[in-house]
Amino acid sequence: MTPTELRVLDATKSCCARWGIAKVTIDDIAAEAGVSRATLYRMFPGGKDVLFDALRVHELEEFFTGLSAHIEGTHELEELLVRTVVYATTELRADEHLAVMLASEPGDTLSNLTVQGLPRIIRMASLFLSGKVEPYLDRAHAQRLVELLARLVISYFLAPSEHVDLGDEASARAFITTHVLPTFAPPAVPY
Amino acid sequence: MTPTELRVLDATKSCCARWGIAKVTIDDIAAEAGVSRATLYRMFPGGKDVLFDALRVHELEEFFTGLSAHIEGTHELEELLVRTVVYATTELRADEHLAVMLASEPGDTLSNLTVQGLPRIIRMASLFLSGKVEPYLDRAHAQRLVELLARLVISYFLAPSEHVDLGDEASARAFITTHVLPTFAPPAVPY
DNA sequence: TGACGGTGAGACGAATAGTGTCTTATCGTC
DNA sequence: GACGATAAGACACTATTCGTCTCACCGTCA
Repeated sequence: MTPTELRVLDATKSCCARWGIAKVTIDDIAAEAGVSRATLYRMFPGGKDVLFDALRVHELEEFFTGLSAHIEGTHELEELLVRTVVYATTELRADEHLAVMLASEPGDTLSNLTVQGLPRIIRMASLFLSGKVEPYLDRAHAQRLVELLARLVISYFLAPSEHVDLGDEASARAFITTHVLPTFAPPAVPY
Repeated sequence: MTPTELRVLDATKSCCARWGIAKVTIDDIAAEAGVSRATLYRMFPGGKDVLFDALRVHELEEFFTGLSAHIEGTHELEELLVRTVVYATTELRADEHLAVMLASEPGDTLSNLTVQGLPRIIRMASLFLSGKVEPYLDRAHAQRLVELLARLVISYFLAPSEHVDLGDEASARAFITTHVLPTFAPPAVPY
């Protein structure tokens, strides 16, 4: 990821926030990034689609990198899961860009969080988190658990519940110990 | 001003706020207003330019109507001027639409407040306010005073001063009694 | 020095979107 | 039933955007 590529992705993000996906043009982004159109096409051959895809991947990577750092040094499965969902929920709620997009283009944005985008999100979550969970569960269960958490976090973010607030540590802990951990029958200690 | 015309102007305003003047299309506005393109062209023949012009005129009218109501029943020139500049400054600062436009398209927006638009603003101010000032000054002086106030309010709005805050009554009063009223040598009582 | 990769500027044709005008059909009102 | 106002959308025209291309420029490194 060269500095120029980063500038382009940043420009893409802020142009989207200002005008919405439907109204941005490649020229807008190139101008915002202070880069020529030729350079942009050279970096992201395929135009808007590829560019937006790259942006989504990049944001997911950033997100999970932050998450990884945040759960560093956790030595208990419950604690790991609680921190994960609280962090993820908090970050989602604090993401201004996401909020703007949800407000101005709910269709596309929701699609990227559900039908279209969820598989990718789960893949990325698996990639970043399965390793953290595997000290406590075998690989197959670890991946299922990570997938389940990803689905739950997104669902509760998109449609908050009266009963559960995954942004709140106590609530998240209660939810996880009641509805998540038991079904994965974790051994009492890491193996 | 029919209800449909009002809907169209409202739609124009909110589309502008969302996408900026450069990105809105006639179709966007028609869709937002729930009106067909044909209707829109019938009401505002000339397209975008005419439409935006009509919007500006309409907003100015609303503004000065509010201002007129706000200074109703004032029986002293100083009081009249103070209320006027404070109200005008407050409204300008509170105008979200204006703030968005200033942020996203400073060029066009500034032009509408200065080189392009100021003459119109002064004309409207004259139309609405000269009558209010004429009990205290002859017509020629009344118009000059209104023009001066309009210029000052806009200037201090666009580029706030450390020394004067026309949104603050005390500061506005001090400014007016010191720098405005004396040069118009008003008679002590209405004539 | 000269080759080289990365870049900006901008030309180009094709595709797409937006404009402004029209016609037609459908309303509700008188 | 005539009327005015409107929605829907066809139409030709224009402007914008796209994706690709070439060319000149600028550092870097051999």
